[in-house]
Amino acid sequence: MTGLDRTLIAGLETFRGLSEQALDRVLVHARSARHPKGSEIFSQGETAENFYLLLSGHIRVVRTSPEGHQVIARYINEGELFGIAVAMGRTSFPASAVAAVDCVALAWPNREWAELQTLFPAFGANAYQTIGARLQETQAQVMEMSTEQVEQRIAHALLRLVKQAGRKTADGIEIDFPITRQDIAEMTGTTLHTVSRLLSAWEQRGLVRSGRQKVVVTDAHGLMLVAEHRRRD
Amino acid sequence: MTGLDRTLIAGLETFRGLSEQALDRVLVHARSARHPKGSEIFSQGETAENFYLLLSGHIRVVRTSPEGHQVIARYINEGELFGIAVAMGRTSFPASAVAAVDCVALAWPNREWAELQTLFPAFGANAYQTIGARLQETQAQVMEMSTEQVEQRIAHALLRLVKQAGRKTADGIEIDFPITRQDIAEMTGTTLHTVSRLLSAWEQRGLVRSGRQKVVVTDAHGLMLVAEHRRRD
DNA sequence: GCGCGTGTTTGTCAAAGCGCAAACTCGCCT
DNA sequence: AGGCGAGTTTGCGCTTTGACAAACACGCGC
Repeated sequence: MTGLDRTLIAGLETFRGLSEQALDRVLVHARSARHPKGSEIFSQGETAENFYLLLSGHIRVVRTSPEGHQVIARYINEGELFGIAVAMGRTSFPASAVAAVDCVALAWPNREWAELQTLFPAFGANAYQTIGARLQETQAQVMEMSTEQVEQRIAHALLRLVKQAGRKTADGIEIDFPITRQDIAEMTGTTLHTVSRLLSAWEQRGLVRSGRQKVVVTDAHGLMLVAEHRRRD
Repeated sequence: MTGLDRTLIAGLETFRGLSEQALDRVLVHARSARHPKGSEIFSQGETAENFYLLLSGHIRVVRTSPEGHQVIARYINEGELFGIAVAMGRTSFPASAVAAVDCVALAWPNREWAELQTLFPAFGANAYQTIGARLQETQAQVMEMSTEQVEQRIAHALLRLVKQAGRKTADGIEIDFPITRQDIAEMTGTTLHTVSRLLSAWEQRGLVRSGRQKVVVTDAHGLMLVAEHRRRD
C-alpha cells in the first residue's frame, strides 16, 4: 500500500464523475514524487514511460529546437494532467517538463492509460477534452503570433498567467511563481530585452510592478486595453 | 438506404482495424455532400451539429480574429476527419472550413461520435491520435514562428504543402490545389507582399516556379536548405 | 558582511519586413 | 473581342524589434 489517499485527487476536474472506489482504483498504480524547483520531471525526446498529474506547484513545458532555441509551450497548474504522450500515441516526450517551484506530482505507468480509460469512460472523456482544449489554446497562440505585435502578445501572455496562476496581493495580482524576462520572452517569441523594455514602460504607466523573477499586475484593465491595442478610453 | 458503399472509407487510416460490418455500421448515419470550390462547409462560431470526413478535394481551415485577420490553421487532405469539435467537447466550431477545390465530404451527426467510439474502440483511438498529432503540429508551428525568420517559415510551409498535397509534374512537384500568395501569407503570419517577393527571388534561383494560384517546387532539396537557413553546401 | 552569479536595465545600431501605393497581367465572363 | 477583376509584382519609406554591448542590482551563500 502506498498510502495515497483518494482525497488527493477527489474534486479534480480530471476525475470528475468517478466514485470513491474508482478513485481508489485510479491510485493503485500511481506513485507520488517530489520534484525540487528547477529539476526536470521528464526530458524532451526521452521515451515516455509514465503520464503525470500535478498535485502542487507549477511546471513549465519547454520545447527546444535543434538549433537550441527554447520555447515555453505552456505552464501546468495544480490538478492538471501533463506528459500524456501516451494519449497522443507518442512513444517519446515532445517537450521537457521543468518544475518552476518545488512540485509534487503523481506518475502512472503508461499501460494504466488504456486501463483507466476502459474502466472509467468519464476519465477518458475528461482527458481528451483536456487535449482538445490545449489544441484550441495553441491555435489561438498561433493566431496571436500571426496578427499581433510584440506588445500585445506580452500583455496577453501576462493576463493569461494572471488568470491561471494569479494571487491577490496588497497592490495587485501577482504571478504565483518565479518568472524571468527570459521566460516571458520564450512564451511570446521575442527577446528578454524587449520584454524588459516593455515591462519598464508599463511600470511607468502604473500597469504593473515587477522585479527579479516577479511580476505583479496592478491594473489588469489597463493591461487589457494594451492587449487589445487601444489607449485607455 | 443511402447507397453509400463501404469501399468509400475502407482503407482509410481513420477506420483501420474495422471489419466490413463495422464499416457498414459507420456509414448508416453518414450523409455525403458535394461542396463546390470556395463554399464553406461550416463556419466559425456556428453550433457544431456534425463532424466530417473529406472523401475528395482539399479544405482550408481558417480562423478569423475579432479584428478580421485571417489565419489558415491547416489544410485537410482526402481521408482526414475535420470539424470534430465534438471530440474536443466543444459546442461550436472554432474555425471555418472552406473548400479549396470542389470537394466531397461525409457528415455524421455529433451524437454518432460517442456511439461509434463505444462500438468501435479502434475508431476512437485513431481519432484521438489525429487530434494529438494536430496538437504536435500546431506546437511545432508556434516554435517555428518564435524562432525562424519569414523566409524559413515560408520555405517550411511550402515543403509541408508539397509533402501533403504534392503532385509530380514534368518540372517538379506541384501543390495540388489553387493557392494564392495571400493564402501562403496567412499560413505563415506574414503579408502577401513578402511572400510574392520571396517566391520571385526563389524563382530566380531556380527553386520554384510559380504563377497565378499555383506553386511548383522544382528543387525541393534547395528549398530545404533555405528552410534550414543555410546556403547550398 | 561581502562577493559572485543570475537576472535586469538601458543604450546604440542595423535590418527585416510591413504599410502604402501603383502598375501590371492573366483568365474569365459577357 | 474586349473589359473587368482578382491576383501578382515591385518600389520606397519607415517602424518595430532584434542584435550586441555594457553596466547595474538584487539576493543567496559563504
